[in-house]
Amino acid sequence: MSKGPELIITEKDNAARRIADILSGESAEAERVNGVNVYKWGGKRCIGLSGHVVGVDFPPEYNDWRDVEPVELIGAPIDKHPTQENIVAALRRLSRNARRVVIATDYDREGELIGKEAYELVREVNDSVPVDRVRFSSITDREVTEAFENPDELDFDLAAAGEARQIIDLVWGAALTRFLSLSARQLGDDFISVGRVQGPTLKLIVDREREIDAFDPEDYWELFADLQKDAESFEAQYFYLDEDGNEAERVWDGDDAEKAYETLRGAEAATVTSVRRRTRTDDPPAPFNTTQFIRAAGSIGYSAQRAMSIAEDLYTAGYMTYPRTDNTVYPEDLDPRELLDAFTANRTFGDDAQSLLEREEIEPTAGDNKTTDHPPIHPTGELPSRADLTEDEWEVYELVVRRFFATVAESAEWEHLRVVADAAGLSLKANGKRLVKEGYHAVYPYFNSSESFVPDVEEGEELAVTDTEMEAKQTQPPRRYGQSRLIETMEQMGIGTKATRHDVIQKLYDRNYIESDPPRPTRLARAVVEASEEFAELIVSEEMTAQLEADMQAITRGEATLDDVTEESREMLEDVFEGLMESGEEVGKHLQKSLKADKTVGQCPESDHDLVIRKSRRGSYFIGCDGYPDCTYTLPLPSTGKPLILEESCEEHDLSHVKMLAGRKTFVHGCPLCKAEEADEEEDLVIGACPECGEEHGGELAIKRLRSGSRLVGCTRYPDCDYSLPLPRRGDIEVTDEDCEEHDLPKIRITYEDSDREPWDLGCPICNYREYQAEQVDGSQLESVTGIGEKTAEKLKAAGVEDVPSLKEAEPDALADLMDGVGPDTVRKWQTSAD
DNA sequence: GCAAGGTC
Repeated sequence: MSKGPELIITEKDNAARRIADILSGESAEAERVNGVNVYKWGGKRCIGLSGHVVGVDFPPEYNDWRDVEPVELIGAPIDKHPTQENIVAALRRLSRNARRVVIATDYDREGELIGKEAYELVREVNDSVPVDRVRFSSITDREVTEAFENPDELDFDLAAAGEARQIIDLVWGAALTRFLSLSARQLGDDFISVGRVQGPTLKLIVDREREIDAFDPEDYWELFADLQKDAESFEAQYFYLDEDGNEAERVWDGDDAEKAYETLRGAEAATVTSVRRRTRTDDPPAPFNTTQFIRAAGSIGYSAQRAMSIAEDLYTAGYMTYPRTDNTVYPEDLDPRELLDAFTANRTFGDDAQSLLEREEIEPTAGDNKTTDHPPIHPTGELPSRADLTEDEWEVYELVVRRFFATVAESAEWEHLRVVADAAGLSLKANGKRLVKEGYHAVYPYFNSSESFVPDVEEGEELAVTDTEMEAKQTQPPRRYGQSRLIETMEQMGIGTKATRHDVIQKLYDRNYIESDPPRPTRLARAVVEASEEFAELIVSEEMTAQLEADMQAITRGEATLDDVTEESREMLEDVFEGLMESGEEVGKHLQKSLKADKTVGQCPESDHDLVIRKSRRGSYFIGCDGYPDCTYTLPLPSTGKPLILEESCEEHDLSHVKMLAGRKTFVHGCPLCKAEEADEEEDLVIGACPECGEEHGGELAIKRLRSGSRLVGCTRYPDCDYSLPLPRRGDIEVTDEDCEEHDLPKIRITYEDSDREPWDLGCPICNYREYQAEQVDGSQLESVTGIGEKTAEKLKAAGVEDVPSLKEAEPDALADLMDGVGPDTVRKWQTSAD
């Protein structure tokens, strides 16, 4: 019998550390095995995986898209191979002589599969060690201790359900993706993908766009009157009873509206015919799960992707709980008073926490999803100081704290007052609401709690009509899905998971299927959905997931096997391919046409081809003639952002306007030909002699605008003399009267006409460039490397790496070993990007 | 180089 350690395996490092702390009574110590954290105490070791450390894929001989027919993938074998080599190696090393192994991965289906993958890795090197499974839904003293006192066995059926999903997703996704990409000859980075989750999500967006396109607006009118009691005036709206006896405000006939308005205008007073008061309780919201968190963060301006990334950072830093959860019910272990106590001394939250603690009984709200995965998102008792966080991080942190506050706060109360009055036979109504008890709104200001005023009036009272108005309106098409609405809808449809839904949306952006925010589908997206609807309907239908869920349930219950389910699915895909292969050429043409339409700006003014958006080898965008190389006509595009073709076009040149998408710096470029002509008209402005060739050849320095839109100070003898100085990309350049004594050049000032940014006195362009270069020597600073921020730089310094040169010299594995949460690959990435 | 699912 081996005397080796007992090995505990968790799904992630963070969980490993916390479980080790609980089980060891905080005595566990961290050591590094193969660059992976291992927590050690007594005869025990605890290691965290990084989710799936093995992946499924086809064998390498199926890698070449052109050599293998997509249909062949349906029956191709599927391998499992390590994707996190260092973790797998560490796991093998530790399990070789383990006396017992305990799988402590997350308590959900995917966690069971990850546990089974770990189990198989253990078995490869140790065929006799006993392997147990523990399950707990939150990492608290009580739950963890209890789980380890009552170990269970791995549920192989549940894991097999997860494996079936892996296989089906791979086979359908890979075969169809390759088919569509090959048919449209899109083989580079711009392949055309479909999948069980991205398919229906994309169809959701495309369907909404179809509704918008098909929408036929209808005219209607609404009538309003200002009523006055004493000095208080309020607005009331005209309504009538429709055929069904329901109240209606919209008047659909113009003549009717005009007639009613005539009457209303003639009325001098209105008599109150009914007054109704009622109080409504407004209960505080449920705890955050991922979807609701993303939604709330969205309402304060964060994209789903950004919100999750900040949440991830706050979680890793220990300030809030795990951000990926379906659960909206706090675990019993959570003591709201204790958690509130942690906030009482805080400058921002102290008063609110104190006032909440004054409640006699604290009963947190609960949502509808009680799951075993993780607790709802809430702050931990460990508080950051405001200076520890960036502004965005703080804003998101505050949201999470305040949501927790709201869930333990009192209900609010509203008083609604509805008044109906009669003016010359026309009915008018006004709805007022007053917040009579602030309740949770006092600690959670993210919901709208604005009041609308209607004075206290009584039945029979006469009110003066002080003003009347008729508004002509039109019915509006349905609104596009925003990112958070999309994620909510995906959740309702049962597609994707809490951890992947935001990634799926990002993927649609990456594939050029959607653009802008709220996302709009491209022509390509429409074509992909159309082709799928015709030949592979299941891949754009939520039914595929519903069916898969049912099959997985069956496997979990032991009523079906993995083979049954995957075999049936493969047969269905075979059928799909029969239809698809017959029409491959047609599908390809349709996709290609859409791809081209997404890029076309208009007609080339010098040939009868189209002008399309192209990307240069260096990665910058420009507009070029599709007839290249016969026609070499080009137009420049700004170098910041990704071009988006707008619907509106230039009246003079009949070219589409272009918008440059660059996050917050997004701007409309307009007609590319107009822009190019403007740039050509600007004459180079001479500001002095060229220091390089001025004396000898009379070269002069001038402010020049390049066709790319960038500006510089350059020699007029270019290209014979290439002396140049850079100028900032943004802002208007102003040449001042003041001269630089040293270089005899005028000082330059940059002004920002379209923003409130303060002007920037750049000064003499030569002095400015010298200063700039002096700063650049500090490219030796670690922070100048992409991926290294302030905190990482500190960690690197602690590991003995002071600057970029020493980072480049470092041995990746050795350095990774010295740094928490940094792998050798990351170090290599830094090294290459430092070049 | 394909998917979706973990995690960073």
